[in-house]
Amino acid sequence: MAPRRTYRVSEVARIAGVSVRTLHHYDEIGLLVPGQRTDSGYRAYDQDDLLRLQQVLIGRGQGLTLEEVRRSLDEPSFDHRQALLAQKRRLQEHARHTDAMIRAVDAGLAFLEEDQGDIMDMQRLFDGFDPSRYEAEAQEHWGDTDAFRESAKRTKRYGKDEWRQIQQEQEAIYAQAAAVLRAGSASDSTEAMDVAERHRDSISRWFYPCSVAMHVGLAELYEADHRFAENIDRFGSAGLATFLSASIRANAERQAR
Amino acid sequence: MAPRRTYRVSEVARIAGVSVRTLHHYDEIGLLVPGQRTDSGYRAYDQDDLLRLQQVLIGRGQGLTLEEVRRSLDEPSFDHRQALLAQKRRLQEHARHTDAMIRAVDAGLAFLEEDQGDIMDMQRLFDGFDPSRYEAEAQEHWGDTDAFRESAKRTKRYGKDEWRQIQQEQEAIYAQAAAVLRAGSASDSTEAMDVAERHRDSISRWFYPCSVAMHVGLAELYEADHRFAENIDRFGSAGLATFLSASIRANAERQAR
DNA sequence: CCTTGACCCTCACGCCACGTGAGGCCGCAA
DNA sequence: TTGCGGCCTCACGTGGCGTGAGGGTCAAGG
Repeated sequence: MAPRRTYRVSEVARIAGVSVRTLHHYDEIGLLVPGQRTDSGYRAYDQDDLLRLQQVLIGRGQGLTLEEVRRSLDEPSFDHRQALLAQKRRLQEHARHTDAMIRAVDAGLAFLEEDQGDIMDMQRLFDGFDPSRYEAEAQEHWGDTDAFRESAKRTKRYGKDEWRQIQQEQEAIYAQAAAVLRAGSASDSTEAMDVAERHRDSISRWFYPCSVAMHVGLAELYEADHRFAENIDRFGSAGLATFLSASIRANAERQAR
Repeated sequence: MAPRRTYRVSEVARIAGVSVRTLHHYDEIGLLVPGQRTDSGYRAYDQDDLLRLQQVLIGRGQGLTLEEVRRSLDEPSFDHRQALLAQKRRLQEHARHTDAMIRAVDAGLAFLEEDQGDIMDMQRLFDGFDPSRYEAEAQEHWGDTDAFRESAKRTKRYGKDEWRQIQQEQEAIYAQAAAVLRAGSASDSTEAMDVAERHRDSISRWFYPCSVAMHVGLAELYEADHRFAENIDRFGSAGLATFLSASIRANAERQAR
């Protein structure tokens, strides 16, 4: 086998669109150490190094710290194929995120034209904007995360006002779900799924970034733990918790498509 | 007129998805100074402050420094509507950027499977990845930029190898254009526009992020300055420069749709 | 009226991911 | 052999905050 060609720092920098200093830095901290050095001490990157660099830039682009990126890549179980496939899914999620931002911008435009907005409109100004939602979603895929820690961190800082507001919001959602149920709609009707999505959004805003997968987990919890079920049923008839849980699963399937 | 309601730091922080410390920081550096203070010194943000905060986060999301964001927003000529509309266009551009990254990830997957790649494939690993391309594009829209300064900065660091490679790449593109012209295709044929796009991409990679608008500017330059025209015509028949320029404009219209 | 607890304030130091020289060696073309 | 561009290693600087420390504020409850 002929020895594969190598690349010098400046070449790698140009190809990947980063600075030479950045590559030096990655070398210093052991994140990307070139496979070889020439006799005179020049860094010589091979193709595997370039592939690793791509991974690093992907991770960095997801908002991970370099330390986190290093840990992910150095896990012996790390699978390049899996990582790239996950990245592809994340990029598709990213596209939806972009759509959300477009809606936020539209909200800004509407605000300017109507020259009037109440509190809920203010929230809409920033929907699809919260970076933490996105970052944590990245962590979820790169493993190594405990989403509930985020929740604990946030809720510790909530005051009475917030808790009251949270409760009102939850009750409003349960009431909406009860109305849908009373109207005789199925749990996989658009109305029911929209309620589920509103519920997920509420969780995300107040507690932790709630992916559809985690939402389904919550649904199971609601059904399994009777304390939850009873609390929810209070706002409608018995069976509301079951109905909501079914809606959540239907919504998850809708999102998956 | 009833006095509009105001928001406290923690409220703003939660609504916008940033930390309280961040808001303090923006206050400190004069980027976002709340409209009022209560008697006890509490920050009181009004709705205009929230709208400005949205602008700040948008700018930050585009990779501008806070100083640059401040300058843009404080220009007396700054138009919120225009900025939001520009942002919307940029988000659409962003979506295409995401597509490019997806292709880059595909290149990574291909690399893993074929277990073989030559130099050009290496480049493809990072296409759609270069953050500078995107940042500078943001600057272009937020005004206040000199894209050619970027070019000067880059080219100063090119060595002979690079210049030779650049020249080869340019010549290959001109040759391709000449072939299309000889084949009798129109300047707005798909083939011709693809050559134009390849030309734009080449400029972007070697010199400065070349938006379609700037590309059209280049086309005009090629036609106006006979030194350019003669240099290009060398690779085909007389009129190649004119043909390429027309293709560039056709390509720009295609991209606009 | 006083306490308690969740909020708010202002310093001020720390950290990460590099940017930016300074000072000096390598290699190849003139 | 002398440039000249590129490479190397320190080493300090910077932007955008995070994270306490030390201390006022305000509404609810005892």
